[in-house]
Amino acid sequence: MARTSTTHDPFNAVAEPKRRRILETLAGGELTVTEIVDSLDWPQPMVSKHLGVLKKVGLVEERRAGRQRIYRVNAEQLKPIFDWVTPFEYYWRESFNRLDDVLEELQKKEK
Amino acid sequence: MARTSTTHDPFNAVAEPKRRRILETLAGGELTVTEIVDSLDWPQPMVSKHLGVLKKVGLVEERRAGRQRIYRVNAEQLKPIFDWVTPFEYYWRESFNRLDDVLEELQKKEK
DNA sequence: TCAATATATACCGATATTGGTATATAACAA
DNA sequence: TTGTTATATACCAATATCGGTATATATTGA
Repeated sequence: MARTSTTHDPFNAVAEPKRRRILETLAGGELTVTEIVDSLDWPQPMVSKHLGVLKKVGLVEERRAGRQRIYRVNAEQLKPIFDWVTPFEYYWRESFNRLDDVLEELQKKEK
Repeated sequence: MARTSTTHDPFNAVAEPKRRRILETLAGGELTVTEIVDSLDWPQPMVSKHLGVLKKVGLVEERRAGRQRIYRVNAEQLKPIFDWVTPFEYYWRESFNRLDDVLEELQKKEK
């Protein structure tokens, strides 16, 4: 009858492209809200709201300095995603290997 | 003014826990809709609808056999997620290393 | 105190999403 | 043809989400 929560776990937080963009921006190091706003050229409330989601999920942390809030990425919260997706890597690595095999076969035949 | 699409890319498809569950179930190999339904004990329309999303995104592929539809995972579509999240691995590996250093220091001092 | 800067928050409208129930569709069997 | 199985789809209600605009809050400076 209802929608199951959301935006409250890393998978959902990161499903939104703009939030991924923010995390990428913060990957370089700590940034002020205004610096993010300037860097991405988005409306300030938009940035603040997405930062709010990221913070709730723990993907970013906030430090205060005067009237500024300095945000930094807390990548450990991405580990669940990494851990979930990594086992599947086997599958595409597999098919790459098969492709390599095919290419090898082709090259052999060309000789 | 509006919500930006969604559910139409791998990140969003996988943001829904039930869809992750389905992918995990399919990781073992091809399965019939009914087999998934029995395995997860969810209502059949729910399974079909989530499979629909996964299929639209290309995370699963469908094969027909009589009145059955046999689904299999197409993990290559997870590669974008893997590729996006992997660079961040550095961060938590880093902090693990630091933790290791700390532990090493402590052990040295204990001697 | 008053103005300015930095950031968050409240509110709104449009839309998307999910689960549930009922039903359609297709394939098979008798 | 008729019934049964396998699966998808249509429809609905409840709610979450996103962007935009306006405004609140806090800090600093004059």
